[in-house]
Amino acid sequence: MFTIGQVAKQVGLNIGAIRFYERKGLLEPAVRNEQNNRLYSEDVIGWLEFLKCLRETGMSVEEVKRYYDMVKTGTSTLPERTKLIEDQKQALLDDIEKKKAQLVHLEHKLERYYRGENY
Amino acid sequence: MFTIGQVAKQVGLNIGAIRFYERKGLLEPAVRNEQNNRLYSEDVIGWLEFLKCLRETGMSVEEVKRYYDMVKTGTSTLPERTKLIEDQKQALLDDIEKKKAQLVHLEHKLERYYRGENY
DNA sequence: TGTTGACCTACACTAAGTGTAGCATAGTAA
DNA sequence: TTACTATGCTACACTTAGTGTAGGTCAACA
Repeated sequence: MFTIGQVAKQVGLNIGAIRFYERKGLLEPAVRNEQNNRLYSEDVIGWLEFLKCLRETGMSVEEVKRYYDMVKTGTSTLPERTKLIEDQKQALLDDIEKKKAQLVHLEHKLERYYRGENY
Repeated sequence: MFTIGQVAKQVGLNIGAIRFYERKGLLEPAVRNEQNNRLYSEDVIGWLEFLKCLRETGMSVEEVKRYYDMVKTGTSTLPERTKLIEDQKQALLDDIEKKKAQLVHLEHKLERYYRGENY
């Protein structure tokens, strides 16, 4: 079992963010030790890593909670979960395309700057 | 000259966001007509489009303001502005790479779901 | 005449955390 | 033993980048 500090370091999340996710129901209330400190298993670390990935792909905390609730419900939600991840994948693909277009925009601006233009 | 509604529509920004940017100093206080309504020139629309691009590449409002202040200062700031845009370009490239990695992560998850696995 | 529609200001609210104050406790160092 | 440091706890304030709402003005149209 790991302390919240160890988990935060390993997953790359702020301690406060982990507590925040717990409050929001994206994480079961952690088991506590004698000193009331939260303790986490490997499983939770795995979930936190995926949760972090989902968040970074632009999924809202609320959507992640929906997903998490479905996971807890069991295999009956597999089709719906699959759909959710597929949609997120599409959103991510769209986002990547958009960023590439913005990259072109920045490069245009840089070319003008390299030619000494002021705008 | 265009009204705030026309500008918002053309640039793809919320009216409130435009007023917010003005308050934050990313836009000169707009010229007003008799009815105290804001009026914008083509120039402002051009700047708003680039500002929107910068924001979407992940530049903070504060950084955009720094950039805008430099533009107003004149050509003496060209090197610093170039640097700022170059850094932003690099940040964007990094972001795109990160998103691609997350895409792989989502695809792995989907493959498992397609095989009927629950996690 | 009245009722849209677009604009105005000021203020409240939101999301997703981050930071801080004030406290407890455990382990180490003198 | 005492003191200090590290890590954890809760509760609450603050931040960013807006969005939404209330209450008001004004011009144009039926």
